[in-house]
Amino acid sequence: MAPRKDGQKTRDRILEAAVDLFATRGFHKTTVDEISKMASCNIAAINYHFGGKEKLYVETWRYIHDSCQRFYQDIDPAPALSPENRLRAYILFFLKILSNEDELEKLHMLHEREFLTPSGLVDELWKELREPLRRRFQATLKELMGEESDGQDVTFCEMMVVNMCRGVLRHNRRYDQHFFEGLEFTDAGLEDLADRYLRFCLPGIKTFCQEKQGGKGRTWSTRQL
Amino acid sequence: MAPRKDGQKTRDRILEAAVDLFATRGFHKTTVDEISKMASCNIAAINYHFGGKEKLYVETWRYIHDSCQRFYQDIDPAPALSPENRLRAYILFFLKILSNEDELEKLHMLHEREFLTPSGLVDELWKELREPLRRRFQATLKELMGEESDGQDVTFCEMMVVNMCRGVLRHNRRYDQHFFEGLEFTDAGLEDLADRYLRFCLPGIKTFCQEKQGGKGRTWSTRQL
DNA sequence: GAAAAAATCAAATATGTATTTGAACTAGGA
DNA sequence: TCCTAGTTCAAATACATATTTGATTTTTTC
Repeated sequence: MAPRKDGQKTRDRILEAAVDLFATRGFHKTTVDEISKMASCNIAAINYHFGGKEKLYVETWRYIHDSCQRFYQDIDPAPALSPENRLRAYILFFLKILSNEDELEKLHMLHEREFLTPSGLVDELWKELREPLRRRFQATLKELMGEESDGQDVTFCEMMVVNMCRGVLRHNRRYDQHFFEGLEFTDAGLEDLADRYLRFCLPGIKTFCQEKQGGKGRTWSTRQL
Repeated sequence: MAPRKDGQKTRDRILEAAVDLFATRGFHKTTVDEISKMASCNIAAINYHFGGKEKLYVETWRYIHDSCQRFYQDIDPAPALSPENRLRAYILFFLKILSNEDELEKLHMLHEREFLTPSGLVDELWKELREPLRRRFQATLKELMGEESDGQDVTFCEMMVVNMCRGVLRHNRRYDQHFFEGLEFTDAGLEDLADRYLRFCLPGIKTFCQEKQGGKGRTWSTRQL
């Protein structure tokens, strides 16, 4: 006898609710009761389908991971673009991830929480999702910085750009409102914001460029008074 | 009759333990039982001295706030320094905050958690601690960018620098290890790291400088293919 | 050194929340 | 139609953990 179909539906409703609540409240602050209410089902259904809160959490990650995959695959700026413009495309993508698209934002909220309170259950999943994009992004940076550029420098710049963008998530979710209260993101729009980001980070990246500058490529000597 | 003196000691031991555990595990994942064990006292002592877990949390903030105040006041680069070097001094301070000094790191761990899961109980405290430093940092940026520079641009650059530095906390606490695995911080030391940071962000800041560039100060036109 | 106040403690209680149970219901297949 | 496995449900249970209690110990002051 084939399995009934209605089970899958509540299973999905539970996952949707779980993504939402785990992302906004965190694992510990979310109760299975809340999840069941939001999914309009009985508490027992959660244990029936997933076998417990922790297992639901892992499934939640797998679920959002799968539904976000296409976004990560789609971003691939035309190779014809200059590396500067490809960098811009990546920045725009990061900004969109962190402030726009609903699913993606939740994925990254979950990820921020994992950073702060690692469960250790989802490391592989995250790496798997992120690694291909990372490789492509690094390749663009390398092109920008010259083929002989140091791997450490590339990773350093990668980290700088990613961390710059991560701040947007904070701001967008109003956690930084009292801190950066003078700044408005919404009006300018993400395209303009990406320009600002590019404008800010591109010159810095260029200072690590090996082909244009001899020696250590240092433009400002900063240690002496 | 004067109050006994031993009470203050256990009170302090409890606060020390609470700072540690709240910072590393978060509010919900920390149990009062753990705190009492770490402070070598009875659970009841916590309620006796603080009146509950939540109130202890607020007191914890007040406690670490007070003990960190001197660090925030001490950082004030000599006005004789060039603005570039004062910027560097601030960056170095941020990096130290986020990776070195024990108390400061914990303060910022608590703060990161507040961003992600705001309790709303400590906003004022945080602002009070941070605001004077922020003002001085912004003044330095403004000097670097020219007196007529736009306030939004200054805040934008402030945000970029602060977010760049925040990443160090992540890396230092091994949350980003799998992500930025090629990068080594320890060997170079924080002084060298500050140089790298300065090298990365200074050129970007300069592009927002109003006195040297007319119009919108845009160096790269990035929108067209 | 005795009384009073303060602080500590082990155990009991209260509470919130995850999980299990067993009965009731529902969708497919004979 | 009736059977069966899959699914849902309300209620019961189990468990972790915050808080209270009342007795006990320690410190301070006279």
